[in-house]
Amino acid sequence: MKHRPTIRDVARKAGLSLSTVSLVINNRGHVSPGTRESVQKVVRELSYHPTRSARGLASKTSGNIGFILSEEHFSQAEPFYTRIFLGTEFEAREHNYYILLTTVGNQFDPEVYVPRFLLERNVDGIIIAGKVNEKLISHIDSLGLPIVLVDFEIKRAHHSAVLIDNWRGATLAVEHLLALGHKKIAFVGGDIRHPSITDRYEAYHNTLHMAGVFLEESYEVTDEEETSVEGGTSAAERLFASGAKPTAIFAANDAMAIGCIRHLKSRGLRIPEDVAIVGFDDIEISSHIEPHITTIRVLKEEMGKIAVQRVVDSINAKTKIVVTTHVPVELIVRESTVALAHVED
Amino acid sequence: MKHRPTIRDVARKAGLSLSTVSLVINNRGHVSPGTRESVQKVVRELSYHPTRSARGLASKTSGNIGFILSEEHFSQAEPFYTRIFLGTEFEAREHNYYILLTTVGNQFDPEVYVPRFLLERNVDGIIIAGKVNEKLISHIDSLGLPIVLVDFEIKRAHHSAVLIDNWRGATLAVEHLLALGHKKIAFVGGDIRHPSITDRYEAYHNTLHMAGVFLEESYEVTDEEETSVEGGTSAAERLFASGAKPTAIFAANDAMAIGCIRHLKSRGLRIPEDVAIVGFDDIEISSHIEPHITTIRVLKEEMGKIAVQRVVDSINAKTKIVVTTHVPVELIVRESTVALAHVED
DNA sequence: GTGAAAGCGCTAACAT
DNA sequence: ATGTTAGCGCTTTCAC
Repeated sequence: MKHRPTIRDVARKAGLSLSTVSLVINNRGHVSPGTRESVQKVVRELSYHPTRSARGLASKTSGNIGFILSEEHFSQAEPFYTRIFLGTEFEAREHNYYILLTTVGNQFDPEVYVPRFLLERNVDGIIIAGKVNEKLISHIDSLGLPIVLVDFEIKRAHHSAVLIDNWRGATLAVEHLLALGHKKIAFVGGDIRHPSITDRYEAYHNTLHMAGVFLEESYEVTDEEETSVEGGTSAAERLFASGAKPTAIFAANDAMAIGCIRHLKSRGLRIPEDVAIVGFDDIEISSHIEPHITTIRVLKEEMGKIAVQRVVDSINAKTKIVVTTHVPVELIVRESTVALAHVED
Repeated sequence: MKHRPTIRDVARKAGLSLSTVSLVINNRGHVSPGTRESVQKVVRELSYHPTRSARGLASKTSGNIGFILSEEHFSQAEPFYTRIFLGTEFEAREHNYYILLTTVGNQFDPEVYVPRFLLERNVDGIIIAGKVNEKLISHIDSLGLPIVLVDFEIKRAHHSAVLIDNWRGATLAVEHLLALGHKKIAFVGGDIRHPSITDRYEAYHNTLHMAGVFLEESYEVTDEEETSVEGGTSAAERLFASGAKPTAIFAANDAMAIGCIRHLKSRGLRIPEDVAIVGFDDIEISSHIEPHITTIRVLKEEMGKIAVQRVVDSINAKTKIVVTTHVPVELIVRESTVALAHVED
């Protein structure tokens, strides 16, 4: 293991100064083509590569992007945010960044705990996926780091965000059910403070009203703790216990849809004949479960990619512009929905 | 955004030298308890935190662990290796490391492409998941970096490895089928050069022989290109085309098992009544698909965790010890296997 | 047990 | 367009 060449070695061998070599390597400044060439030649000959730490120390950049996820989302290894994360990994490489992942609890107190990469000045920008404590966001903001939110937004503060077109997705879902003749369409949701869930719920409501359908409150379950499979099971149970007789259910996400299916099956109800179900997210399992779930496809990897592009843009930009991107959604019709057999109004 | 305190500020305020402060921070050397205390007090008061780049430059460490995955595994976002990766992320945080992910193609030529974190001296150790080009491994080895292989091993070279107990897993699977009365147990696999697949195949073979069951070659499909769902479909097709009449199939992994199920269904065969199926890996979908698949559970997150522990041990160790860990497996009986109805020998 | 001094390898003004 | 000069903030001998 002999000594790795340093920029010094390159400069010496090329008969130039350190700064000129640095300029060439970083593709900056006005260097004459000839000089550039000869530096590149020496770089190749010595197979020189700059050391990240040294660059970092001198330039106060790390070459890393921090990815922050709530503990719950991570420990559940939830397929939704995992996909977004993998999307960022993919795109980061294109921009010569690495992603540093960390999780945070619901509480945030800078006195108690701050993500290590923030303390160590080890990231140049931050991507936050899903709902996190707003104090954390403003803390990062005060550090002067570019922030991009994914599947989350804050009304008051202005931050770049990559969002799902939840309104359109939910509208598509409900219109699909309406078109199949359903009227008694229940909504099943939870974690209603999450902007995505709120939007889905409101669009559901709005679409029904626009179609002249007005249902009792018992057709809406919005207060589940978690938008998980268990939450879905529990919500479906309460739905029927409340006396509602839906012919279709729009679930806030696929996990809850799966929970609903589980409960309905246990009740002896057939899907979609007795109750049709539409989910949201199009997580992988949805196309494997029985019946395959009709859902709204969300381009999760794509969201991660866009987030990286935004944060890289912000890092390179001098002025901080806020960009909000709504990623399109698509209705995927599978087996869990079918036309209403007989109108039973 | 005022100036962040440096180690200099701490030293000054504590009335000590830089080196003493450094020793305290790194919990090294013989520092008197009193001195230690007072440094820690000042550190707290200034809320000082060392900068990663500066440490890196001075100490030639990065605080990162590289995770290398083959492109195929990553782009398929294969749930198996993704889980292992998430396991490493989890454990890395415990040890104050970050994981840097990269993918590599099947070919490796150091002249053409070397993972960037290697060139930039941006990792202190490497975890390699799944099969990769051996030249890459020896290249990393020549860099003097600790290596831990996960779900892969090289007979010749000695490297620490975290392996699945494939032999035991496959034995459990086949014994389960034998116990249910099956004798015509087919094997469906691919990518047979992968040590894990080889082991599973050999254990299958061995278990049958030990039980006095000898089948024609047509009961074995080992030459599929990929151990994917598609590979499974294709393998099942060829299995039946070859004239084999299995009452049970042991698939090299769950993905292939799913492919088999798909093909058998399309043939009008019922599972498990007509053909029983056992998979391997216990990926998430396996418990959602119809029928829920009987499989061998592999602790994927656990494998990632152990890999991080090993690599961290290696980083801290002066002498390089090679440790091979076989992670235990477990038979998970679900719906895809059932006792053979009538013996049809 | 503590301090002084010398870098680690690079970038970034500022000159020229 | 290229060179000179300072560091960036930390660790690490080596004295004392």
